[in-house]
Amino acid sequence: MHRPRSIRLLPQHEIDSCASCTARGYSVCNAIEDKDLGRLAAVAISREVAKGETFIQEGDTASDFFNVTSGTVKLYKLLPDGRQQVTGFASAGHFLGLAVSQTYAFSAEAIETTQLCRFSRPKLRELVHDFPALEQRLLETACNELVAAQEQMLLLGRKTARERVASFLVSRAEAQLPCAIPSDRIPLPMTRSEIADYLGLTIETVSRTMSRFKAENRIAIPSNAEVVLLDRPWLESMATGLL
Amino acid sequence: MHRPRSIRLLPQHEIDSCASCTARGYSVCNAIEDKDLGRLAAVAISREVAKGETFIQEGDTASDFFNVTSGTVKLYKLLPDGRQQVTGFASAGHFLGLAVSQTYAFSAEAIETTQLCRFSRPKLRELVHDFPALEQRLLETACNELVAAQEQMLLLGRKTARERVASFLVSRAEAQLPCAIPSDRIPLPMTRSEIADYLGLTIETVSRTMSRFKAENRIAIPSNAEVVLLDRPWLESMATGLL
DNA sequence: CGCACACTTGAACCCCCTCAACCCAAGTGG
DNA sequence: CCACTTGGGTTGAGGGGGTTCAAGTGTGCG
Repeated sequence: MHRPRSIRLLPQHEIDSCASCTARGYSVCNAIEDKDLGRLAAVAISREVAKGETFIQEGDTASDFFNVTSGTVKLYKLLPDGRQQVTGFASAGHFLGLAVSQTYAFSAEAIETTQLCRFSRPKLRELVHDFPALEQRLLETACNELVAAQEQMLLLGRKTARERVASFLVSRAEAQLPCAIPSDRIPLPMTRSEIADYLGLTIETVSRTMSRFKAENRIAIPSNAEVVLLDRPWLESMATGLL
Repeated sequence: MHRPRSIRLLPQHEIDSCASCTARGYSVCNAIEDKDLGRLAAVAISREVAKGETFIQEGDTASDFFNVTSGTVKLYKLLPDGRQQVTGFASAGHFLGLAVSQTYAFSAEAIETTQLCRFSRPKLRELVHDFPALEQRLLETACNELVAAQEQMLLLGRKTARERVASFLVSRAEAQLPCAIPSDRIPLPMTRSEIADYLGLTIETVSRTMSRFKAENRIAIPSNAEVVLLDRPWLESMATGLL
């Protein structure tokens, strides 16, 4: 006996996943108008990845692009002996996989339960072809990432440990703008080790530096996963190397 | 008395600057077909900048984009106290100024006599609008720069001084592919100080490390502006952290 | 020639890393 | 309920890679 087609249960992404996506407002997808969202939803495949799962492996053939819709992802590169450099953290709205090359140039791992939207390269290429505004948004995204990368190079090449940690805290505070009321209480979903690998330091130095900021009453640490900025102006001065 | 119009001397860029441009082959301009080169030449303004001249200043309003047609420029960021991080060196074919923001996020200085092509932002926007292939090339360029930036973050955050210098030498050797026969004799138009600011080291460390490579017979240094790679495989292993 | 500038080399120091112990909260299972 | 484990974080002591400071060596150019 057949179930009538009209009430067949479709996977959620085939119904309205893009129209109801909470990340659409600040992701590249906002380049596509409401009336065309069906086209987008048709090629986007939603997927949940668990904390700790690596869903992009440096060197693998780059078959897909991803858009983070919730959760947080760390992007990183490895040296053969295991040294790790985190190149960035991506949260809701971030687009991953920008690359011309046939293989991924970095790895990506969810650091908490994360929702992703997956696009196959050929499908996205079609989409870009049909919606030039999308290509423009991708270019914008790439430019912004480039600017952030240059800022991070300055940090890694020329800043002291204290300046690095201060820069990190301030940038985290700025990063959580789009969603809520800008607050000085900022969540840190990543571990100290991941912060260290992002800042080119060791766990111990990150820990010591944060402890010292706390002793100096610049920050409070209500839990390991949260920091409160008590003296934002001072932290900003420290971050820019003025102290 | 009027000079007849037919033999009026036009600035060179109004005649055939783009068609005769030696850098066109490997720059974003190759996205534009020969028949449309007139459009390109009409908005491109050629300009020579002297060694030491800064033609892009971080923080200034971003009015123009540039294409390097010959020579070399260094791209860098500064901290208020003068600490400098060189984010890259751009030679013939490189496109500069990719950014969405209203202001430049970095400075650019010619490190030798350099020829540039200047495009005003509105003019380039027109061009991009009329030639979608150009936007695609710009996106490609941005992606490639992003990959390079991530590689540099790995270097700055996690590599030792020896690994950094070896990485630099190897990447310099790879960078000079498009023009000539790939050689192990590579030119270094930049000073030790600029290399140091690129690698997140001091002049002294760069100098010592190169001297040691020389003493170990991995390289030769015929002049301050040239290096010969004597043991490329070893340098590549060192660069990737295998030694 | 002699000055300027870039580079090299040496010696002492220091910031951050390494190594190691310890703390603490959240399981887990008897 | 408590002993034990496990994973992340903190703190301390000591060491080392790279910096700082300083002097010396080319080398091009007026």
